[in-house]
Amino acid sequence: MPYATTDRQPTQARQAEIIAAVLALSASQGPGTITTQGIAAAIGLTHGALFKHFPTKAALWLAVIDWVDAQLMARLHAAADSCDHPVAALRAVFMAHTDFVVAHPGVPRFLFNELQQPEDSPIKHRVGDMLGRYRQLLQVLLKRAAALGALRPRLDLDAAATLFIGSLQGLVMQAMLRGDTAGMPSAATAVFGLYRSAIIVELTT
Amino acid sequence: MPYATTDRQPTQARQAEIIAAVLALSASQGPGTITTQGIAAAIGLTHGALFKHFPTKAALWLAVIDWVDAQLMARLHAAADSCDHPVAALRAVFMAHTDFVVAHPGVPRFLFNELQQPEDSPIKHRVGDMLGRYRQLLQVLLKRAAALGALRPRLDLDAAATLFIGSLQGLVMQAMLRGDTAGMPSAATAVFGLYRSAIIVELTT
DNA sequence: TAAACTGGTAAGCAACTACTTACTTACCAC
DNA sequence: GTGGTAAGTAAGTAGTTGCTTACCAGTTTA
Repeated sequence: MPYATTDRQPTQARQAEIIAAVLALSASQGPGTITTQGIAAAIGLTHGALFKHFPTKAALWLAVIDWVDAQLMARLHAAADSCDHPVAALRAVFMAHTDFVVAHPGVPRFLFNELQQPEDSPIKHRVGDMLGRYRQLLQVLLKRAAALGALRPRLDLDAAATLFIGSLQGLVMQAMLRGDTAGMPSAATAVFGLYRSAIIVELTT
Repeated sequence: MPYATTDRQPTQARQAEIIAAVLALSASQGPGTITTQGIAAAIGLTHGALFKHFPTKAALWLAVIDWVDAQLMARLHAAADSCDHPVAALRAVFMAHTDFVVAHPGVPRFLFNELQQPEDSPIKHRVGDMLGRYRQLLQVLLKRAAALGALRPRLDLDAAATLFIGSLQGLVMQAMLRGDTAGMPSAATAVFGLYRSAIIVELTT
């Protein structure tokens, strides 16, 4: 159901529409199989008109990454800032990430696809950059928790960040296999509970 | 090879060679960008000769999955059987998986690529099947550990399996970002240590 | 020894790809 | 109104894709 905006739209609005169409197509077909003609058809536009708004397909791909970067990181930082205790903040970030994937199922597919390219393309570099800033956010929260004495002594913070992102990936992969993201939030709650057990110091109750 | 080269091989040997070439190409370029012509060139064969051994590209892709399935699952089961204590067996499986990825870096790229396709292709089904058997193996080990009283009470075994596979995925993704799998085993050791903390019951030492 | 089979080559096909071109139309400042 | 420009169309380009065809040589089999 491509909403046919038969209207003539300013470039900025069209660019946003095109980016949204790419992510929508990423959810319903492999991102590697998306064609410029398919994108144009999805928004009821001519193939040639696409190139009035993006010079090349690569430029469009980069714009998609930029949109994801801005949106996702904003939500993660907002989640982190919404909790005083760093361990609660970690949980909030975990769930915010989950919610974002549920709302935009095409995003992880798109990112995975770009990470797979072994060449050092600018797109892959951009994705790696975003992941680096993600790890940085986690490190800050982990260090703050360690300062409170909430974490196990001699906890490997690098490994803790890897496990955090890896658990999310595991959840995403399960959702991709099942074909829908319906059960993701509840599964995420259980998995974060386990993650929490891995990093915090136990209180003998 | 302008001369009459007698590198004429029986189909079975060629099939194995072709499968190996696909996985090698998966490591050095995106699996989605692999072409039948590229495969033929990689093993010094004509494009048309490929189709003497596989009727279609899809059939070849399926054969690659079958090879991965047989190889990986055999190693995981061997690792699981090499340890008496189930928690030690889990560690052995974790490291065996890591070693397999280091030995065959194209494999995770290939599998991810197939999982991304949202259509219910037979290939995706095959991958999902393998992952199901993987989870089953983990469940057996986890239940055995629980029977020994080695695990936390009321541990969510489903979440524990998800976290196990997810941690491996996180390690793989990091290696894909860096472009090589050199540091994977040591990182895997650290991450499994964290995972172990998440599931076992603590001994107050 | 002839026939059949098997694994190989070289060339080509139809379909599809990203992108371009030549031209048309809506919009907006003056 | 009018003219410059931004956004749209329709048709085409060159290159690539998976796969096929026609032909050939060595080995096995009847």
